[in-house]
Amino acid sequence: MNISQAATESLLPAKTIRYYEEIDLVTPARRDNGYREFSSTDIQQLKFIQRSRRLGFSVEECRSLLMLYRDEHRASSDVKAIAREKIIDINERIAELQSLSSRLQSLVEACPGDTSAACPIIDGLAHDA
Amino acid sequence: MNISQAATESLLPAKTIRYYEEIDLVTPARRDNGYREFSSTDIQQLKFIQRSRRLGFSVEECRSLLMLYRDEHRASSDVKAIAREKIIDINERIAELQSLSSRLQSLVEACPGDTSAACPIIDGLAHDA
DNA sequence: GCTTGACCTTCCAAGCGTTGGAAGGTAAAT
DNA sequence: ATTTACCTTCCAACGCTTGGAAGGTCAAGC
Repeated sequence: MNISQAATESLLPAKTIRYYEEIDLVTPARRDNGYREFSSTDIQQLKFIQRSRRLGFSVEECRSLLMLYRDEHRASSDVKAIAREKIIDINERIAELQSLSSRLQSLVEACPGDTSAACPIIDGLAHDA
Repeated sequence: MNISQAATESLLPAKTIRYYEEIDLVTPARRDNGYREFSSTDIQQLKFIQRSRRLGFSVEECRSLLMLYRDEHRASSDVKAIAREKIIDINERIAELQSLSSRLQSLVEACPGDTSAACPIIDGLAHDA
């Protein structure tokens, strides 16, 4: 299977697949003409990566997950540990963003939003929020 | 004032200040010896940028805010519009992350987390989450 | 005056994860 | 034989720093 087909099936852009090969996440075979030849195993793994990325894992985390995916003797506790760390990361990020959102919201509510130059948002940014 | 002092006062790393100069966010004067000379206005603007960044605005958004900051004839409605857009961005991002977090949470809860290879997290990533 | 150390300068490169484009080879159909 | 649709590699940009190297400058102590 050529790269464009692999892209279609894995829901990843061809460019991204080439990049994943460059960083040794996947290693499709090559034909005599230099074209990449994707096996069904390659496709499975690309799909695995695509879904992991979509779930918020970094590419390096995907590499770890992929190694566990390939490892028939893995311990599910190892997978669980990675997922739990990621949940913590994500929840921290959510808390940060919620704080930002509410601070901005306060500023916006205080701003007249008219043609005058007086602006609590600018003031808030200028002198210690 | 030299760059390290400016860094201390603005809470920005010197490296970052040099970068902000490179992209024309700030334009400190130069001394005869080539050293940057930061005026109190420069410092004010650096602080402004630092706070805006910390509130989640991109560098380009900071550029817009800075232009409004400098503009005595600004309309507060322009500032408010930028802030409102940013709130929408942030809230969208929060919603995405919350969805990720809860999906991961479900997978983690289903995972035994023991020494066996059977793992619903891996399975979830392998066959359509 | 000379050394030391703390500062300053520029330039180059990495990090993340793509994405774009250019230049060129190959395959399949007309 | 030509078009067209694919494939290849390589180089560079995006946003935002951050690191380091190589080198100039300044102020203090001896």
